[in-house]
Amino acid sequence: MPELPDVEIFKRYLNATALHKEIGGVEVSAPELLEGVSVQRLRGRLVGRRLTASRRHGKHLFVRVDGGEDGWLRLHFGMTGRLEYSKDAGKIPEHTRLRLDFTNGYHLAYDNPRKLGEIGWVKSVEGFLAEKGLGPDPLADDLPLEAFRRLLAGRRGMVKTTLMNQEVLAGLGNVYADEMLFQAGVHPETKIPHLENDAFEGLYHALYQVIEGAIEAKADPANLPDDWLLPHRGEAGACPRCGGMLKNVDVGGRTTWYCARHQKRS
DNA sequence: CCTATAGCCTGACGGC
DNA sequence: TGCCGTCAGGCTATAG
Repeated sequence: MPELPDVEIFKRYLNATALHKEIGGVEVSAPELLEGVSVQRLRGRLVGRRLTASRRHGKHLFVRVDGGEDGWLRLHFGMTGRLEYSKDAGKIPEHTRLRLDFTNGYHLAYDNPRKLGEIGWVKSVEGFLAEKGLGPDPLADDLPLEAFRRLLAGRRGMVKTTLMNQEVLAGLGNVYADEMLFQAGVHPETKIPHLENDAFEGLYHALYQVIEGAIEAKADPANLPDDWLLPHRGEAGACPRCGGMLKNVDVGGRTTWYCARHQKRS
């Protein structure tokens, strides 16, 4: 699930619930998700400390931990990760892989049934981004149209694959890449060099339309406008904009939905 | 640089 | 009901 808008919602949720509370205990029930940090070290960094701030870059959430050796807890949600803050022990999700127990009796659970995700510890967010070679984040970074154009310029691959490449642009996943292409009227298999000049502008506007709209809808598909593609994905029904038949095709190994009538290959 | 493929994990769903 | 294949909003390693 979690792409940029989803992780942004997780971030706001965490900010509204779990900040500035003392951590009394840490439970790691899936140590295989730890990346570059041991259970002991993670516990040592967290217990007795507080979460004080958060940052998001692409699909990564960084949570600031102050006191002792300062650093950031890094969470990546894979396909099925999410956060849950609760007091009632019965509300702790079944597949919680990391749990912070606050001294106020509440718990912050990192739930992730499929275990495709990562829990890490970084001293510097910038250092991590550089090490991973992540591209700019359309919200966290300043990304004017010309900069967006430069990101794609010189690439030869398919537009959808390129937009999902986290080293080009951080944050888009399968669903919102489809949505963006749908709204821009661009066929997902269009090669970057074949894009018309004004297509870059259309993609740029669609990018912000989609991520801002999705965040406004709390990244909940049920809240999205009916004229978006997302509520119709998988139905193989009619395009809500032009009435064309929705089709699906495999692009870069991912199921891709698009409208065959108004997203013409060029 | 680009593409295709397989693999990592687990749960939900549909067909038989 | 049970079994089995397929699929899933992510990412990496590998080979060509």
